[in-house]
Amino acid sequence: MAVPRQKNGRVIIHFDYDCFYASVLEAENPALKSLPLAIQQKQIIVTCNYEARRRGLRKLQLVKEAKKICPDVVIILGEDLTKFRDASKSLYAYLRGFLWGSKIERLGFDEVFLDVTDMIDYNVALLSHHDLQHSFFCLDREDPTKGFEFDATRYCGPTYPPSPDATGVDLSDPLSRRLILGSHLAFHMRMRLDAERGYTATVGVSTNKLLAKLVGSVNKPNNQTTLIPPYSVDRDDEGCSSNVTKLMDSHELGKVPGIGFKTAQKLRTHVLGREPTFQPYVERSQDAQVTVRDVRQFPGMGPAMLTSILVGPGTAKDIGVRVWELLHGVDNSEVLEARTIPTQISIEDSYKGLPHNDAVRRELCHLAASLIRRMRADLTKMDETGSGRLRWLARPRTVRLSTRLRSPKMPDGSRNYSFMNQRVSRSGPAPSFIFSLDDDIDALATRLVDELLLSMFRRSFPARSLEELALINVAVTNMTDAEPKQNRGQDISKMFRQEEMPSTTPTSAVVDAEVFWEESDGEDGTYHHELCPRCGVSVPYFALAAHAQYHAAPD
DNA sequence: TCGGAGTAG
DNA sequence: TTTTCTACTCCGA
Repeated sequence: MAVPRQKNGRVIIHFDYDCFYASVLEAENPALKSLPLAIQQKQIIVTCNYEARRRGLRKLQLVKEAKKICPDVVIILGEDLTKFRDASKSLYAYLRGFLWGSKIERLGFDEVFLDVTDMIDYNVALLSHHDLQHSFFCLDREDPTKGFEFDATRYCGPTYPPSPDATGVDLSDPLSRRLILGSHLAFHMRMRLDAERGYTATVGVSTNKLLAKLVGSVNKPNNQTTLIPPYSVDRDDEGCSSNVTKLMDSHELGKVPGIGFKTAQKLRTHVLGREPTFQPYVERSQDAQVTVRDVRQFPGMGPAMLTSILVGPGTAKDIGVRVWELLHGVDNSEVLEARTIPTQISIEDSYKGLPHNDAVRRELCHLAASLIRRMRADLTKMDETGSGRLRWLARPRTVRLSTRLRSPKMPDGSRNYSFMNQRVSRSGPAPSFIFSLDDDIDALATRLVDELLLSMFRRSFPARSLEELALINVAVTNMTDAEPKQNRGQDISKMFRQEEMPSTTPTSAVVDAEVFWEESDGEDGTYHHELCPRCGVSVPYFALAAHAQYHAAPD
């Protein structure tokens, strides 16, 4: 029953740009702002602006239906992701400009995590305790005039749980003070992002990535939420005081970042004692709503039981401990520094079958050309010598091709879900000619198809009717430094991951009932425990509330 | 190194 | 109504 202690030493801000694709198009063409706007990929509306949502449109809706619901919707094709990728990088650079360090991480195109701990620490030290209401947040250590005024006696923006007034804020609590500053910094950045770049965002403020992300979505769009203390369970408290527990417990299992569909289904099955009727994308499918609380409080639940439920071929070794941590809102993962070079680049397209081999070859050429274009865009830069020529920053060692079959039709005409995600891939060494910067892209693509991709396709799609082909993906992976010079971004992030290991390695086997409360402060992966007076079990401090409720619950 | 599985937006 | 176009991590062989 052991989980690493929740560390509350950091302040993490999570940014989630509101309906990102739509905002990119609106920034490009402001006339779209007042219209219902939807972005289409194939037959699907992948996202839409809030005007469209007001009129009943949803994400991931069929284009047909969307037009029926809102006939005057403006639909823009969004299959080419270039402008979204560029906008995402530009906003990332903008937000990075606020930071003193470089602990800022992108998640997909529209989310960013920031570790602002050093800015907060600096400004907490600057606080004048005689006049907290007229405080100054310094944004630049070099220039003390750069910053903004704020009221350090209250949170900026909504909190979770909502606080009716500011009188309840404990200003002597260090965590409260840091989060108050965090909330003001988040607000300042949101306002500047809107004013200077025209993007609104939904923002969360807490002490780790998981919590910041989860709490942010409490108030959206164009707003922010701070998860306020208490974070840990007071030992003398009968138990219901942790706002972390309260936040986690209120969520359906699958809503927890890190718990995906497969994991959630296995847990639902265990908790319900039967196959769940849970269907994704069917809101409130009444009986199969299993919450974090349901799992956490299930008799005997702990890392060991989670491991036994979740293990299978290919599952991570520490899955039980990891999920147990997630259920308690514990997440010690670092905000990673930006990678300068992606670990892989892939291009794919989906099909409803292809008519003949020539069509396959044509599609492969098209994909290969896009891939080489992306390689040139993302893996090269201008030579500093002023020759005006491009040079490779990194070269992939491997080329991979994946295919997916159409899922078989069920008798009722629907498709079998469990079949869906199956991809088959073949990979091999990347031929060096793809790095030629002088040759025409289409010529290189054709050569790549004829010398490599077609044979890979045949091996990954053996003796199959082309009617069943649903998808082709072509990727390059295994990036190596092209120059003897070092590749900083990648190396540093690798070092980070290794340094993190010790804090995540303790497993249920390593940490047992011997570890008690007086032994350690939990800085090095050991945990506070209490002996339960009722049953004598050693309970980690953060689980005291849950444990008390376990005893209180009727059998 | 390869191929698969799971998670993320 | 699991559909789009990706990108990352982890595992076993």
